[in-house]
Amino acid sequence: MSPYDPSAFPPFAVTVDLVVLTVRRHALCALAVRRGEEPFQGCWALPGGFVRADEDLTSAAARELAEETGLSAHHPQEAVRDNGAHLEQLATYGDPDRDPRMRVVSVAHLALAPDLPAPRPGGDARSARWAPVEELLEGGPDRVGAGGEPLAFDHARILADGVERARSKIEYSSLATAFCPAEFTVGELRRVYEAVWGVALDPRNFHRKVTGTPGFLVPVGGTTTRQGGRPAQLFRAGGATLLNPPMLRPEV
Amino acid sequence: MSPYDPSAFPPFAVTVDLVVLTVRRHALCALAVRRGEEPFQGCWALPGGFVRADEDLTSAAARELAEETGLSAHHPQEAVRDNGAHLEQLATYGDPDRDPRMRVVSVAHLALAPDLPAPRPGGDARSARWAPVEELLEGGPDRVGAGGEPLAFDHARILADGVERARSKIEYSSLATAFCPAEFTVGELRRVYEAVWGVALDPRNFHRKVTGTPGFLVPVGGTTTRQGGRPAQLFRAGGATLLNPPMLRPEV
DNA sequence: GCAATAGTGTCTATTAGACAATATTTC
DNA sequence: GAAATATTGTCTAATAGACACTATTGC
Repeated sequence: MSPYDPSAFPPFAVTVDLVVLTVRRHALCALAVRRGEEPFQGCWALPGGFVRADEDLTSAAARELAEETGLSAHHPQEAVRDNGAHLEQLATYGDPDRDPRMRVVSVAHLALAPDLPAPRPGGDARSARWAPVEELLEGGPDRVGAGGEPLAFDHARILADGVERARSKIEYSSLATAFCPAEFTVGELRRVYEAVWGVALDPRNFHRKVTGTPGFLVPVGGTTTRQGGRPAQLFRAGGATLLNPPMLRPEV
Repeated sequence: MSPYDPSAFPPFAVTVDLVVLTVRRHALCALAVRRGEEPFQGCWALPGGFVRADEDLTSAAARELAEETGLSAHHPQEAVRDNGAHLEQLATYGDPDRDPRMRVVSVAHLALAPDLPAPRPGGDARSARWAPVEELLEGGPDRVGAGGEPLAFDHARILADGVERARSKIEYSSLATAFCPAEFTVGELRRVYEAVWGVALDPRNFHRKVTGTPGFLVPVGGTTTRQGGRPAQLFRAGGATLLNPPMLRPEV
């Protein structure tokens, strides 16, 4: 076979699957939908669907994200920061037997969103929920866990890859702000880091670090809000996308 | 359309394209092949080909790599370090019009290899060459440059993404050793960093840094070799894949 | 000898992390 | 006042980067 003969190629289906992460009640949570059909009927899975014939991959991912959450997505290049989520390509999964019905290649995407109202079911009436990632991943892809059944297909692995991407990327980028509302305090940002990494951080050193990193945070007028104690200044995300120096995840 | 109806999906072709990087004569080079057919007949392109019906994506990339270079690939997990190259998935490119003939989704992979003998043409007699990446990327994807024509399809963008991945990944991983033969000196490793980053590094600080990072380098017996001056110790890559602390790319 | 590369030591400015102390709110 | 959070300041050990110096080869 000539390597680019367009008339002789195996047929593939191409889908996008979404790892949508948010921080709720001090825990890193992912969006899961219940499958209405075989295979894996009744199991929880990542949201996703087929890429349409004239749609690019990012658009397909953004469309699925909007269908599941109502969020509009924006690419990292754009400085937009409305109620949109961060969206980036994660990785592609294409083992021949990952879907029992046919050859499906899935281009997984990672979305980071601020805490949202209750998820709304997709148009096809599947139910959806936010679940802590440890609950969805309990014991690895092949465990018989206490928290329910494993995710459908290879979605546990995809979710694990997405979580690891988020954990490492907030070290050297300003991506943690994607988990916050448009205006937020240093303490709220710190609680994001603590939830995503699962560690406790020193509030004083954290404050000095983030406010001292140029381009990370921009003070929003003179302002305060409450969370319990003394009012805190409000910030929004600055223009910097790469943090230098990076935030360091504490040793294990 | 039900989101997982296997009987109604648009047909896609899935390919793998390869960014194969090496360091030759103190320059970061990529493998390019000349296309024998339309479209882009006679243009240079990245090596690649269709994924077969029962082949997973990594296997397809490893097969293409072997066909083009004779290298066997190993996954990062495996500790193998024969004459194999490092191989990892890079990203997936699927714009509807990236191939004028049909809908093609390409799962690009990044391979890092030590300096090799002259590239051998693939079985279909295409010619192949190592070219400095600046030459292949001159002026961006849409330049009319001095060094020839742009790469076919969206391969300039794929190559640029692969180069950036390599440049950033050698900061915090031991991946730079994938550009070296099985046994190498600190000076050879430093010249790899200098070529990939395009900067000059202080040999004394570099030596202290790499030999002081646990798990990065393992001295191979008592040995030396020559490169010009005083003989140097030989090392092989240690088990560590993540470097802590990282190598820091000098400021711009 | 000279040129070249390898390797070690030293100094300084910066920084991460520990933690004291103060400020401003709610109860 | 007590409790909670925010914010600033101080101290110390570790580190990056600059650079002097010595070692060992080929010519």
